[in-house]
Amino acid sequence: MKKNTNVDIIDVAIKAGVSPATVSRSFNHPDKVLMSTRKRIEKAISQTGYIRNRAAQAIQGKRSGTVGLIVPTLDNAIFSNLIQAFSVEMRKHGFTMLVTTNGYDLNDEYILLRSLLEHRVEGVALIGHDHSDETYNLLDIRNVPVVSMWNYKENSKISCVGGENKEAGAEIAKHITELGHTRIAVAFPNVKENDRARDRKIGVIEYLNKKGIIIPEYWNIKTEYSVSDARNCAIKLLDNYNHPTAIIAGNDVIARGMIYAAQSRGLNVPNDISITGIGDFSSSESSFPSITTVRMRPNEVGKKAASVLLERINGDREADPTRIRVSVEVKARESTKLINN
Amino acid sequence: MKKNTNVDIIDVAIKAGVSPATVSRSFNHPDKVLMSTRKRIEKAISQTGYIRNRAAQAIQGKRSGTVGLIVPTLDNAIFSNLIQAFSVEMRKHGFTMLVTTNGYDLNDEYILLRSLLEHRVEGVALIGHDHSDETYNLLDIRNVPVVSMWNYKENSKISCVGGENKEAGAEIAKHITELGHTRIAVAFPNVKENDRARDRKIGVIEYLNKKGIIIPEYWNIKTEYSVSDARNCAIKLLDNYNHPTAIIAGNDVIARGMIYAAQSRGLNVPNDISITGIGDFSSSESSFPSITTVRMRPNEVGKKAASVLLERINGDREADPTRIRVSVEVKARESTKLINN
DNA sequence: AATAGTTATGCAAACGTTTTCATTTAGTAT
DNA sequence: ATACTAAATGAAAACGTTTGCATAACTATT
Repeated sequence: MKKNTNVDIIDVAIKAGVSPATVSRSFNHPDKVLMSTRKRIEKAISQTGYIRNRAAQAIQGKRSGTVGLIVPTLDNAIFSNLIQAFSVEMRKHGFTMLVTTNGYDLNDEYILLRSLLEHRVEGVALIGHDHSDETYNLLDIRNVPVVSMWNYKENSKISCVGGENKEAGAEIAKHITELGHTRIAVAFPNVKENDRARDRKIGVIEYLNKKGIIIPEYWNIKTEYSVSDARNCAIKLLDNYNHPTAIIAGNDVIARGMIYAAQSRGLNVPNDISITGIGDFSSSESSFPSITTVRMRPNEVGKKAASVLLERINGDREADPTRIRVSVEVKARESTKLINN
Repeated sequence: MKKNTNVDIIDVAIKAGVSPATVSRSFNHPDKVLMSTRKRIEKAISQTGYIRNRAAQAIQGKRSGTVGLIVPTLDNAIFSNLIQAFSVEMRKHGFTMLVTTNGYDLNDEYILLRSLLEHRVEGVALIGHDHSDETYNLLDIRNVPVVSMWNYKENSKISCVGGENKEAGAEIAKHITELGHTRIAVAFPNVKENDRARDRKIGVIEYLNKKGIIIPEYWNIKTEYSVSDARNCAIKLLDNYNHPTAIIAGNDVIARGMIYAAQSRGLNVPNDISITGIGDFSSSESSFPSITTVRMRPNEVGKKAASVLLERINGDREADPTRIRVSVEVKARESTKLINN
């Protein structure tokens, strides 16, 4: 077959017996084209196999039909619910997503943002509020519609949708102390360039301090966002004869790995040790034991972030940032219980 | 600040004291521009804040700097390793990825493909070989560089990189029977429009039949690709007094859910029941018990698929499909053991 | 010193749309 | 029938690049 791809709007116009302008209008302002004409055009389109050229549309400077998304990684469960929800919602409104990953590196993020702008995305979604000055500056100068997902911040420079991660940390710490635990370890990733983790950790630590609980340095675990690394870290912790009665993990993936570690050492979770996550990822409810965690409502965040971005794409870009706070809520499940003494 | 975004290649050219053609060349054929001129141009670029317009480049019909990816879902672990590896590799070569999800719906996939082509992606990556005739047809007519990931097929219409899923199924069935199991349940998702699952299941069933083992209908479980649904299905199965000694699950996510179900019913995996997955997702090795599964090497597949696609983008599109078979291999871990009698 | 190559750059014509403005056609009120 | 309005369409000028061809400035060759 191998027909050439060169059919353009003019060919369609000729075939339909109208001008190119009318074909264009039938895509972009169908209400301005007579129904009968539209039908003829559609027929011509399918006869010729025409596929419109968005690049030629984008060059007009108005619409490209794309939005950009920059996330730290696609490689684990952290963002998958969120991205899926965001993506579905954007697509409903005719946008295609340019997705890039920065590996938690903010310089890289700036490069990625530039490349998204080269493609003239109509808007950009980012994770959290830790971004380089260059990034913020570029967004500002070019007046890019933008939304930050996953962390609410009262005085954020840009629009955001998310839960308050500090509150999430405090809430889960509250839950654990209310269960009577005082010998508590915390397990977080590197919080540099990661405001979500940082805020959570601060929330936890501050709350515990307020209650007179100080985390000794050897119970302050640093781990990657991966089941395997979390498990290894927890093994080290548990093999110490003097282990805590509870571990507060920075997210559900870490909690999961630590539960596996406990189980592999013959400990019962929660009877021997309570372990909590943050985030409430989709499998946390169904695992065994199910994980006590903090709901961050990734689906809701993704969907609402899409709406916020769409508003800013379609409307008043000059408006003050829109900030939507999604409530966080401890989900007490099987992985925690009252301390036994 | 709010400077306007209107700086174009001509402004840069003027500032650098050269023609627009030279600026363009300094991007696309830097070797054709004198080093000193290039320096001046770079200076002009950073002074003006110019960001090149890929849409205007794409309109020339040559390069858009994008590739499209269509996956069933982003929502769980199945494809995350794969996509991450693919994405990193494409980016190394200067491509940005347009990502879309079809929710395992092949009609939807066709629509998505059209929209990717509207954006004039230079190549497309798909999952597996189940695609509608329309999809195959469109790829053919427009001569789109394309690669299919995740399932090797000897006579595939399009280039592919992946393991043989049927072999994977047979291998894991072999492993289970060699451990002495005969009372075996299988748990697979809907295999319609999903050749990976279908091939795996066929591999399992055929192997078992060859060994004289027939799966009764009530041990032929249909489940979604989710931990929670798998768990529910397994609970139903196990609550039946007459339960199997082994479950072969369609992938690691399903296996995971089923292990949780067993554990929640007080069964020990593998002492009371063996459970296997397929895929070897990143957390399967670290979970407790670690999952006996079949390595499908998602990172390798993603990376190689990117290479194949790049070749086809840069070179001879007319060549026969390139097919790369990635070896599959049973990873025996803690979730299976010899049957005890 | 004249000629043929090379290399760096400029000129100007595409690329495939969208949109403003003008024109035609149809419809309505007088 | 006439004038006026509204709706549908067309003509043509953008939009911001890339690239083939032409030119100019050097280098090397004889």
